Amino acid sequence: MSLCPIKYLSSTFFDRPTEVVARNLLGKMLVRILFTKLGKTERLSGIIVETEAYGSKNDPASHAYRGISPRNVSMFGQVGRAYIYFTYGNHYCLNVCARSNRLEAGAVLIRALEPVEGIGRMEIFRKSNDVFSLTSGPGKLTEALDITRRFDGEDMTNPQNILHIEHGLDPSNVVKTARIGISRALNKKWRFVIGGEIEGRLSKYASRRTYRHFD
DNA sequence: TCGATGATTGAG
DNA sequence: TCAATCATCGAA
Repeated sequence: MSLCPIKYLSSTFFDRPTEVVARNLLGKMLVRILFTKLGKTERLSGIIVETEAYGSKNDPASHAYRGISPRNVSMFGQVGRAYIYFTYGNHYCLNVCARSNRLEAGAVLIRALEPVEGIGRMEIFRKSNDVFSLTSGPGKLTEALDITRRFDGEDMTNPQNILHIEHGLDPSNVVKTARIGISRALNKKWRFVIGGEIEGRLSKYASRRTYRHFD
């Protein structure tokens, strides 16, 4: 008889400074449970290879900078829960609420995954067979895993839930840079990416457009 | 109510 | 490099 390993992340994992959580989320597994027509379940999953931290009043680039609103309530709620928003009229972005108890809001944007389970299903959702473009961006991975705002507020620490995070392997090599796609607070190095096989490179599954952005 | 903006993406 | 596309938010 073997002991069942603890797969989920406890909420204390997310109860730390947002940038620390962002760094430590690398290597973890994002899991989406899909229910098929025949009543069966299917797992879509991937290793988190790229994240960004967003704060509140301390961070002009954050959605929470100007306080609470209907869109960003999840950034002010319980840590470990999903904050999902719609942007550019096309895409959903997935975050996990995370902050030390000194801040009033915070979240970690999940920017890219290395696909693991359910790749065939992701290819259908994405209408693409290129494994390197399936989940290599925040808007791509939500499309690949069929994640929309209907999961906003989901408790991602509960492994029973449709959307949750499980333990994985800790990366040996992590690159830290400024965040992508923002115009303010460019001084903060709050983007974290798993390094590639070649020294000085990023994971092949990191967001493409930003492949060369690092210091 | 109105206009500007955006934590993006795919095509050219 | 650029347009698509629309929810959100602050200003009027």
